[in-house]
Amino acid sequence: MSTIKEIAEMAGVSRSTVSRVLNDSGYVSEDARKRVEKVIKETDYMPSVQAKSLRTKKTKVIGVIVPTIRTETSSRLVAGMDHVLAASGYQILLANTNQNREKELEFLQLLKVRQVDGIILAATNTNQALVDKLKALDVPLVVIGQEIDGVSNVLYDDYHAAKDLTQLLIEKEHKRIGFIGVDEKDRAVGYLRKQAFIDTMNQNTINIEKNWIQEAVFDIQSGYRAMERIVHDSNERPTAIFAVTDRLAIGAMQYLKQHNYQVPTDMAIASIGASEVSEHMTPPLTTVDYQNELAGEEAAKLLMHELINQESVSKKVMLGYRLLIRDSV
Amino acid sequence: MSTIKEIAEMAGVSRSTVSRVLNDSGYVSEDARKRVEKVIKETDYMPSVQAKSLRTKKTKVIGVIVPTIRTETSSRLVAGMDHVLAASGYQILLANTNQNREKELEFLQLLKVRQVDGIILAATNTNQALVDKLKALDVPLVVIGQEIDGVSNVLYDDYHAAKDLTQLLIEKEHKRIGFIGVDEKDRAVGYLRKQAFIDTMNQNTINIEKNWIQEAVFDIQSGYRAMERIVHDSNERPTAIFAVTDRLAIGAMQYLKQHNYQVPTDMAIASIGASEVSEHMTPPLTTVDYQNELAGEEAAKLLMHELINQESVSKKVMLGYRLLIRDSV
DNA sequence: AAAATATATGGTATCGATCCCACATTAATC
DNA sequence: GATTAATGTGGGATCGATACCATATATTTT
Repeated sequence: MSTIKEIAEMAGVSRSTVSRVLNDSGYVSEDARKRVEKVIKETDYMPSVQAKSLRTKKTKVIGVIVPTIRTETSSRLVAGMDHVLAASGYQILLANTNQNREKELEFLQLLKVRQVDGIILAATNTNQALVDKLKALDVPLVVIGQEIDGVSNVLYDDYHAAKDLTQLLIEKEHKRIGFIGVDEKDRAVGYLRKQAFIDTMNQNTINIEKNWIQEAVFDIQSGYRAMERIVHDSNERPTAIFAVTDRLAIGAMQYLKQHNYQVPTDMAIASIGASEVSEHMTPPLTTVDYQNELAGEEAAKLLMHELINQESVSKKVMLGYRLLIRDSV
Repeated sequence: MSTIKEIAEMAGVSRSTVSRVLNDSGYVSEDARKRVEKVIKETDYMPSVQAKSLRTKKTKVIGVIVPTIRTETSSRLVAGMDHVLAASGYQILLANTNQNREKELEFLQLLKVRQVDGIILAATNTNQALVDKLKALDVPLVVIGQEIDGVSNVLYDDYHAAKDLTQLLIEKEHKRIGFIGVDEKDRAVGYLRKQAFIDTMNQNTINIEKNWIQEAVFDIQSGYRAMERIVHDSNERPTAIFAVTDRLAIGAMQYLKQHNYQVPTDMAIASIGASEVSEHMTPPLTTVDYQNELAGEEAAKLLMHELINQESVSKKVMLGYRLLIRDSV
């Protein structure tokens, strides 16, 4: 791999001139430019990004922190970001926390040390340690999925989406509705969605049966077991289930089928996520499309905007959502 | 952010000594080491990775090129790699080609320029331009999913997996079997799986009906339409379908359900992929588990091995597979 | 006690770019 | 035609680390 010095010598100019050609900056005569470009083409020269970064403090790399890379939600998010970032010549340096909150902090530090030009964090919690770290970081930053004051956010409208979905079940004449949620430390998915469910039930003066409210973790098996508990833990059964993610709903449906409950006649089911297969289940699953890919794009756009304009006012983007009413309700 | 020079001054030693402490190299007195470590802790000093990389030519970054980040296959692969790489302090720089073959070449170049310590390529083809580029690259490299001479490979046993699956359908007394494949330019998924199907059919002297062999692309919709063509394009119907990926099978199943064919009584269906939902379909899908996560891990291990031992002999790892026989056949 | 070796430390060059300033030449303005 | 401004080019310093060599002292070996 050749260096700028060699290119300069071959083209009979100084390194400065080559640098000017490379960056299209300052004055360069047409003649010199052509000679330099010719040599660059002939030698397949590509400037060292390390040297460049050391000098300019820019890396053209964006750090992306996700709680997992296995799920559709995450991969769509990343795909959306990549779509926007690649267009501006940025690449993604991936950091996977495996749902480990400690690691969120570690990676924030690591990415900063790696001099990424910006960070996008798909957050799973809003605890104080995280908030403090984010504010101290001094790197352009966008957080997806959790509202944190003082930093830019791309937010899903968890509360209203969950409310609409609950309302839908109620409008379908359901009076006995179960709920499969997750840890409330996850404010968006755990707390807000549950709160919306509770509020909507209360506003419609519908009783909430405690045994029908179950907490699970983020996988299909866990949804299966939550459904099992709902069926076993009380004498009566609900006629509808609200699961906070598609995977939980899929697990729940699987349990129901195996135990000869008909969906939706014996039990209706609805969830949030709009996973690709939700449409291809039997029956197709009623769900909310959060358009994760769009969320990733929005986050990336926000970040690009901050990078270009150097501004550090934090912005909030509240994303829309679409109710996909299908045969499971 | 402070520099090594400042740390040296604060600790009353030279930059060289600080560097020795940081890298645990050469001779450092206990006394000096302690003073330096104290200052490092107090100032939260972290050495600039750019400067270090510029000097050492090492980045602790591995470039990963994938054809998409949306699918389960890819995200599992990446998850597996991350698992192994993170353990050795490497991070993943992601490059998504969006199924664009040109971009594979571009990204290989870009990653090299970015001085990644190694590259893992989840390849979708084996054309000459790619092979040439790979050989010219001079960066430790592992290719997943396609066999390319002279470079290290982690391979799925596409041929035998497809053979076993075809054989399974035959053993279930099927004599009329359709096939939904993809472009044969993808040697592994397109060509080998099809060839195994054809060979197995021939070996069992079962006639192959041309209209029942359809080519699709990698999504659910495409599987749906391929199934539609199979049903429409001839007077007779097959009694079983082999789809080369789960998503194609899911699409096919959806078509069958909508048109009141019972799976597996009217039409059996089997595929390759072992996607998470395959287990939760109605009926559960018979498929082959390639253990993509393991593949990612193997590829990363192979790469780590090359990096440590500096050796450049190319190795081949042929992965096992598991037939998951479920109710769809 | 001298020679050889191990331990400890610092200084300078270097990696490969960009930035800034000095200087030369050409063009524009009065 | 003199002054100012625009254009073009090169050289040295710099980013922040490591590599290598020189030198000083402590410890072993003969």
